[in-house]
Amino acid sequence: MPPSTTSLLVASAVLLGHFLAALSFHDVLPVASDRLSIENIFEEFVLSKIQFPLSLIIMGSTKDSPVSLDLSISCNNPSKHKEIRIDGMNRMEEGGVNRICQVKEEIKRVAEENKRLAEMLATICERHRALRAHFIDLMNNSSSPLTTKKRKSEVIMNRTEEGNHTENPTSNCSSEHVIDQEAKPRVSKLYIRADGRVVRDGYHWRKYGQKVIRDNPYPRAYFRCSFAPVCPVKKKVQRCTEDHSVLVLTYEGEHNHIQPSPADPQWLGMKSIINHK
DNA sequence: CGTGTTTGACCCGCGC
DNA sequence: GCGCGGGTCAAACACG
Repeated sequence: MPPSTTSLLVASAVLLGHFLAALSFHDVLPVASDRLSIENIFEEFVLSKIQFPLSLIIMGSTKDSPVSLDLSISCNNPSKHKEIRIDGMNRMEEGGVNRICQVKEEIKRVAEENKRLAEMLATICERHRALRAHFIDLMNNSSSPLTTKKRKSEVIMNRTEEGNHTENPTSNCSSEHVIDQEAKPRVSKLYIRADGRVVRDGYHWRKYGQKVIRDNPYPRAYFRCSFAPVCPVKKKVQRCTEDHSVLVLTYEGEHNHIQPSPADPQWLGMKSIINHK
């Protein structure tokens, strides 16, 4: 295989790898709908990443190959302009027909893999969108009995704030609505099979307490989002009494900031929302 | 030395 | 009113 072809394959593989990594880093997958399709996103990504003295031309994709890379290289220096097109007939003098066939097969294989990955991405996007819609729907229809057990001091504080907010008589309804929402932070409960592994959910937590709970040999740990007090989210972690390999995570509230780091890849596959109040 | 964890004490709601 | 149990605080401690 000619060195230039090898480098092309490596370059395309590296670019695809960076693209997938960038998608997972940003957690929220771009949705291939309306204006942007997967190949558009990939094209933009590739064009934004190319900085080395190669021009990598992405030809128009077809329906059969959503992310097809027809690669041609040209040097930036016009005086040494030399175009190497990956086309079997132009390379006959440099290698045998078999090698060219091998290269074409390799390119075909990579293109098929690209196509397969693009389809996977589209599927993931679709499932992400459906899950997100379902999640929002559950959150909107839920109420929280846990939050009825509020500390007196917090209730007093809320009432004090309410008093402060009533300075504007026209804003009474809205302020009460906000307070009512604050008094009922959204609570979600997740069961996760951890098997001793540390599974990151993408947020930074600070432990502020641990308590042995009745009828459970395993202590319950209390965490606050490290962005507190700006972020009000709390998390309780406890092992299941029946199966100690299963962690019961109780999230209270909603993050009001971006996810600081990506969640573990297995996080989405392992977690299952069993209750959302 | 800054940051995160541990852990006993304390607070508060609820049932009796 | 009292005791119990869950939740939180904060000083002490550990660690890089």
